[in-house]
Amino acid sequence: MKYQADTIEKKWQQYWDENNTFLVDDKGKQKFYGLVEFPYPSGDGLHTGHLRSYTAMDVLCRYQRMQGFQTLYPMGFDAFGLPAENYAIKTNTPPKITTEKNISNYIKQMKDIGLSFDWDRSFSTTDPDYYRWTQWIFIQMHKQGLAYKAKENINWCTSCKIGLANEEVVSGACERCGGEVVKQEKEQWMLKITEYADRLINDLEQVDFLPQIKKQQVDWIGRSEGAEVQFKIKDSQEILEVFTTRPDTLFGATFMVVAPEHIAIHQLEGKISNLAEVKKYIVAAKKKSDLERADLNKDKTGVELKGLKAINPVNNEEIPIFVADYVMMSYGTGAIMAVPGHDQRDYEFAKKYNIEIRDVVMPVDGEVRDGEEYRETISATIQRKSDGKFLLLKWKKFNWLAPVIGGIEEGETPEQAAEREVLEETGYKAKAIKRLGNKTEEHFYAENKDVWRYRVDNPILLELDDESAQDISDTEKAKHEIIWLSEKEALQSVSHEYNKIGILIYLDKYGAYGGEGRAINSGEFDGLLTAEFKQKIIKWLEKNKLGKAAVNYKLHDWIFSRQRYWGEPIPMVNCDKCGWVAVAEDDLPIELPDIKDFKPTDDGQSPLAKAEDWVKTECPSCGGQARRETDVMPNWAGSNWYFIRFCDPKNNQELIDKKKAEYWLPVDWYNGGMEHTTLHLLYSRFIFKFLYDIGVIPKKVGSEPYKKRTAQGMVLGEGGIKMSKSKGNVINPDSYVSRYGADTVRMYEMFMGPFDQSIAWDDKGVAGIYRFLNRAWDLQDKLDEKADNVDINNVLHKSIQKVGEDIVAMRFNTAIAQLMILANALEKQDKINNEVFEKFVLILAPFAPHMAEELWSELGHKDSLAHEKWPKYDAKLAQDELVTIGIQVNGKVRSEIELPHDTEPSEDIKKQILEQDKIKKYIEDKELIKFIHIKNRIISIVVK
RNA sequence: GCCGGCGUGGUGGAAUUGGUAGACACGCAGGACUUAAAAUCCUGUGGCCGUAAGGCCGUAUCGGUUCAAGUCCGAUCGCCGGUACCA
Repeated sequence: MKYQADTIEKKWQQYWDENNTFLVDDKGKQKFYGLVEFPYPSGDGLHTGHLRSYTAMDVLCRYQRMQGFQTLYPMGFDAFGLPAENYAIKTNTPPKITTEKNISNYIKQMKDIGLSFDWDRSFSTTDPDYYRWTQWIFIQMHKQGLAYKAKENINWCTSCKIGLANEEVVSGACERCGGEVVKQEKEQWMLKITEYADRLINDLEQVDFLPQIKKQQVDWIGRSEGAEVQFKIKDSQEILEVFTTRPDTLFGATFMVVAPEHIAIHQLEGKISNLAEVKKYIVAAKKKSDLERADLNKDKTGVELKGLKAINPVNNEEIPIFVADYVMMSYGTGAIMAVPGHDQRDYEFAKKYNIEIRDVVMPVDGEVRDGEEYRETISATIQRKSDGKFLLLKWKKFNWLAPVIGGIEEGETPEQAAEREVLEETGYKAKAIKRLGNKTEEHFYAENKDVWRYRVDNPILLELDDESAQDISDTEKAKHEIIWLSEKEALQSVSHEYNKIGILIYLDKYGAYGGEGRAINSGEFDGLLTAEFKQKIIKWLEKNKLGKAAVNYKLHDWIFSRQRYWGEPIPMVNCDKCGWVAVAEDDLPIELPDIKDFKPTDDGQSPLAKAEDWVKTECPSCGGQARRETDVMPNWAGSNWYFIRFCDPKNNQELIDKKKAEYWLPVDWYNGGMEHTTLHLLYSRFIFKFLYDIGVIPKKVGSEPYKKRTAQGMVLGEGGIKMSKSKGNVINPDSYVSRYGADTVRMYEMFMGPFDQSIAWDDKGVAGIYRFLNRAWDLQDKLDEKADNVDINNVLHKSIQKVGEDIVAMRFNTAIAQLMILANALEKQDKINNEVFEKFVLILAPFAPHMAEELWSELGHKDSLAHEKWPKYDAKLAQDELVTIGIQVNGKVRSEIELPHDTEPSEDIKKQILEQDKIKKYIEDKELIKFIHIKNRIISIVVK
């Protein structure tokens, strides 16, 4: 019988629906909660990327069910958002209608592909029964002081009259209309995520996320430790406070810089003598978008605030103050102490504006240790004029390449020492020109002298008197040879970074030294190493009330207001008497009113502002006249806690029942796109921790929502190009499902390549999987109760093992390869025993569930196989009895030998191998040096 | 610029984590079936030399460590992703 994908698949999808095959309760002993990101139901329908993620988790969940786990695999819709709203503005179709239509299409598509969701738990974030609790969470945050209103700068499109997200601003213009975008202050609701910053970093230890995902979380939070330091303004009461991670470089602060938005400029206006110039600069800077300002390639610009001086608190020096847009108001205090000697940005700025660059940290390489031999040295940088090459010594015995380095003898200046050493070691007469930077310190093992050395080096620039060398002593000749290398060669091949410093300074490529080291030019602190210095200076600052230890985060509080319609109304009311008051919890949900005009107002308020009847309300506190908040919540609001609600989706008493929370949470495995591993993950972890703190999430569950997080690679269009409508290369999964069936599409998406890598769609590959499934189907023609398939025991048991192991490691491609190997082996059998075939069907089931169900029922079973036990494998049978291992002679494979598995090395085997003709040929007349036999792996013979 | 990841046949990719490189699949070539084509089945398939046995080369490039390197180390080149002056 030919395989009829369409009818068979429809039949089983209907069966699963009617028999509630995948509905779960919280009764089983062991649970597994598998989660994928619920989609925004767009008009385009599901795409191949959704399918890759959903199918992978479906395979996992189907496998877990067969392991006996009570397996929850839920699905819902994140349906608030811009596309439906923009569509509404264009066509006047209420977003509710568009959304409902799209959702039903999504559900149909998901059912068509055979995903084993518990549909009884499904909801949309736009359901009032759901967003009632989203609003409830907001009120709880407000109660705890974690939701507050503040003025914030937003991107304002002057033509659309609408606030834009950073992503919607393209080189200073509105992405949609090309209109001018300016910064505008607006009152916004904010959530205090910064209060959770440290926990959001530290608790990552408890979870199993991919390392790059953890790193993204940590980087986004951007914690840095340092100090806040106060700089007085000369002849003024004003103070400029800065944040620095390098308080140990305070002595090198030779100027200050403030951001263009810094209020100090305003406050000190009267004292600025070039105010017109300064204001002009500020206006120009404000016009630039953040992206432009962040463009690293551009030159640093700035203007000095003439007439103002700041006082460096450590040495009371007067230093100039600049305004420059390389300092951001949004980080730290919006003002910096500039240390051009040890910060690359400050260095570039100082070079451009001729400000003093003062080194206060001597580079230290290696670690101080006991018993080191101290020596002060010179290192010589010499460039030949004729071809621009650098003079270097290649040490014969030690495989070093370094400039001429030598000790300074008594009574000698470093310059004299340099001239002498160059002459002695190379025969060239050279004149010392200048020192290249300050001294450097190195701690290293001097191989040539067999001692640990503590060296303080003076890089010195010399010039050759003429380019011909005199003869040098034989002892010097024996030690090293002189070579001349181009700049590139030299920087590439000189051993140790610190030996390159002289050349780099000479070429002006060294810049600012930002590393660790020893304090110099730092008054009483001279000689301290960086770490120690930081400790001491912070205490000194605290004692003198000039500063204190401080921690800064890149992470900001979360702006939670959007001037839109299609989002959760923020449940707050503004009363003239009482100010902002939260809506009574019993009044939730505050439903989004039906409106007719979805455009924002002229002054940039949410379209809701026009719904006067809805806006006017009573103050929950005093009962007086009040007005509702007309801004709505951002898209993130509904998606950051949805996985909690899946555990108890219909509860109208509380957000979640404690017992259900304890049973299902945390999520065991969360898979999704890499694009959501930063913000969505961070926000939902934050909300979960908050709910944990207020007792909604039981203590037993812990404060991390997801035990494990993985991410799939993108599905690219054919030829490896990103799919996009404009390129017309979007793959529509529906057409493949109708052509080949869901099982083929599912399996192809799992087979196409490693799950975490981006991979291009290939039509031919789809056809290949289709062929495989048809061959698997045809195997049932060979069924015979009496068949004896002992000769495939090995591959059968190996397959049961490997497929299971590969599924839980998300190595779906190799799991499928193994299924193919097994199918190929079965095909070669004359007859196939029913029990053997059952095992094949069971391990095929997670990937191709429809076909597997049909084969299963053909085998005489009445029930679905969804809850059948995963077959057991016999570890002994899964092991090959005989192992063929290669025999190498001097690293080349010359022969092989078949040995029983786990054969230990023995004299017998050795003898046997040395007698092999193929081997004899290579070892005759030679001395046997080594004979290596690694059990089950290799035999390696070395002869001379 | 910085931070990650990757580079293997004509193609997608395997490789027990240092142990016979190229599993599995696609494509291609030859053959069978067919009046023919499609579908299906069988055989072959990294390159070079050779009728063959066999040999040499081969995992981006160069170098190193090792009995043994796709795998480890160093440098270079290339691609992909993330990030953006974070003080």
